[in-house]
Amino acid sequence: MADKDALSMHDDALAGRRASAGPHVGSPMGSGAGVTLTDVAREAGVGESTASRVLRSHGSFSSKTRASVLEAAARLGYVPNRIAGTLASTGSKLVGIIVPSLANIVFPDLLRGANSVLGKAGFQSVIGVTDYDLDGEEGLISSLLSWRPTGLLVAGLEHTPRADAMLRGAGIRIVEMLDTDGVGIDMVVGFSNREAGRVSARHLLGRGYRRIGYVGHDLALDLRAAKRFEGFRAVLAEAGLQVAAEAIGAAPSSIEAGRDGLARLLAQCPDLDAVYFSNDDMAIGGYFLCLARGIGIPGQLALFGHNGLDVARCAPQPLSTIRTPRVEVGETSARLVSSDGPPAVITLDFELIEGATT
Amino acid sequence: MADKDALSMHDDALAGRRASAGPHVGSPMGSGAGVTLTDVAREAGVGESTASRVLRSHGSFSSKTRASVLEAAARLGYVPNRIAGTLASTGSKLVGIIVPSLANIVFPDLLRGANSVLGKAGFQSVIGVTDYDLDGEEGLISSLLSWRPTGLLVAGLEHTPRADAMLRGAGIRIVEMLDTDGVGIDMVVGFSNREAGRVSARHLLGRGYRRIGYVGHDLALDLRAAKRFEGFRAVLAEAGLQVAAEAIGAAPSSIEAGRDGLARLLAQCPDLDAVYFSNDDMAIGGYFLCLARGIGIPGQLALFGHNGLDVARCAPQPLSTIRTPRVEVGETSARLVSSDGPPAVITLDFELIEGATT
DNA sequence: ATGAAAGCGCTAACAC
DNA sequence: GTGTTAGCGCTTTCAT
Repeated sequence: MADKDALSMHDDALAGRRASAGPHVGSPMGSGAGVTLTDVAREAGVGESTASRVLRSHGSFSSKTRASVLEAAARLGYVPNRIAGTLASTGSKLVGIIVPSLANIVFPDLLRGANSVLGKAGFQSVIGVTDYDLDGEEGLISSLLSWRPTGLLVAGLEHTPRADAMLRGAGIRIVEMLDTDGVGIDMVVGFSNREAGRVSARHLLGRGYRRIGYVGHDLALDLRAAKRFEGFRAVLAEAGLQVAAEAIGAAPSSIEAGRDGLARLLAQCPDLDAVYFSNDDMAIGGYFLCLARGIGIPGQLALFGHNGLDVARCAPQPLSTIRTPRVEVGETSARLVSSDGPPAVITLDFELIEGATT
Repeated sequence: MADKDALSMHDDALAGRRASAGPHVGSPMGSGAGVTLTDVAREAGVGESTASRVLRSHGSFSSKTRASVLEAAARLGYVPNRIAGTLASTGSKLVGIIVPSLANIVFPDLLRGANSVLGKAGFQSVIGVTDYDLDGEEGLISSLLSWRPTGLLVAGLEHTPRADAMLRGAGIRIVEMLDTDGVGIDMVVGFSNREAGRVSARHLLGRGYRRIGYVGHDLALDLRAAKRFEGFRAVLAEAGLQVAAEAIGAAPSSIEAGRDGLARLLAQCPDLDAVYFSNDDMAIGGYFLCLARGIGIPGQLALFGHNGLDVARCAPQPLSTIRTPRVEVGETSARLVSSDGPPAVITLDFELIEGATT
């Protein structure tokens, strides 16, 4: 890692850019920062608590005081200090959100749903990315908890024992997302990945496919993908079948991994009639391979994914897949942070999309 | 707001699920929460300040005290309260990140780069999503500032006057990302979108294309896409040309919008030889349309995008596009929050990818 | 090496 | 309707 911090002054070419920018004040006294409620109160000629009430529109005050406080605050460029506010009161208006990755659009979708609901309710999202590492998750949990969030949303049901203990002991609403195949801590919002795998298998069998392969990514890390595959195999087994061949990569899912995985799978077992992919990214990669090789879909080879991404829906042949309610899971989870009531499991439906690839 | 802590026991339906989960303790006394430094100090038989030093490995203390404090903290399940810590000291170890959207993978990429660097440096990311609304951005800025972050990363150079004033007055490091075409406030990390548009145009012209169309999305909101288009047209103009036809949608970019946009464009002007898209999502949509209609690429129609997404790189015919250093911008920006020194502009290179679609 | 004490900026009783 | 006061839990001089 080179010294990226060795930033020298901008060159002449930039001088112009900044002509209108005025002098940069680097000290923490720029303007608003440093102005406290006390300053505002003094400026407005009222007591601190009155100023506080006005600024939070809480309690009573004359419209006259209201005006002067607001005016003083504006004139001084007052920016409330929520750190102090939180310490003095309760509930930080901060919500922690932990996801395994940001590289797969599934999690930004989840975040988007959650953040949009949270924002409207006056919460700020503090995010943590585990990189599919449960120990990393443990660290993030403890770190996020130290900000005394109102609630914590975390993807998945599996945690280290210590993480589990911290979540249970936190005394705040915990929402585990995207998976209902297991035991939750407090609230659980998602769907059964195992069932999604089952549905996928039934669909393929229903269409008459029998020599079915699997292309997956690092199942040791992506537990939900593993559960889907498990459900998938279970249904095949019930039909007296098994997966004819599988190509499981060690990397996270990606289009490239799907393409390469299918290539390996076909090299190893050319006479498959269908392939189940660990998710849509992988499946799109497989689809691209077929396109490139002129493999007929679904005649020569059927493809089935999971998630229902836009790219899969818009392809020349829409991918057969399962649309998962990612945004909705985020939204629902966000709503739950300020709910009371006992622990519960909320199952959101996924939807089988019969595309053109099966 | 109801009492969130009033979590009563789970109902019967859940009893099974929770058999191994033990009783759920909902009060803020679950374990760690509620335990203060004072408790730890007392338990360890030392003063508060000593306990504080040990817990932060700062200052001096005997290894004996160290052991007992650590042990007490562990026994009590102590979770430090960073809210209090921040108030007492300075610098919140919080960094605000504001992006216009999470629906386009570009921004999760940016977040990913930033968050990964920030995490390693002990910072937490607090995110804000503007939905491409500058007024929304203004609100988010003020909201994020109230958490007294160490720095604020924000995508784009354009802000409302009030937002601009808040950023300037915040007294913290501000990093504006992904755009260098304009005047920055403090640090600017990105590249010139205008230049990217120019380079794109030169590439197309260099390949001999002359009847060039444009398919774009809501340029009024996506200012960087507008700047690219501006640079693109400028180069065409220098060559005595102009965009032969354009289809500009009112929605955010998406694969679907690109597909539909190209369809409209071709309906309106069938004899184009190349199309410039506002970004890769749009271009992939166009690519899919060509595939579906059997339009030969690049013979019949050439396609050019922007961003260098995975999906574009892995397509049967890799898309000709410009790879933008999104993750790197995030990483670099994150490094800057804890840097000192004068304002500067850091330009990260984008890269022309000569794919198979031109 | 360790403890006592004074806040950080705000909210929340509680008086007036 | 408004001001006074006592903390929230921690860090930080400053003594010792």
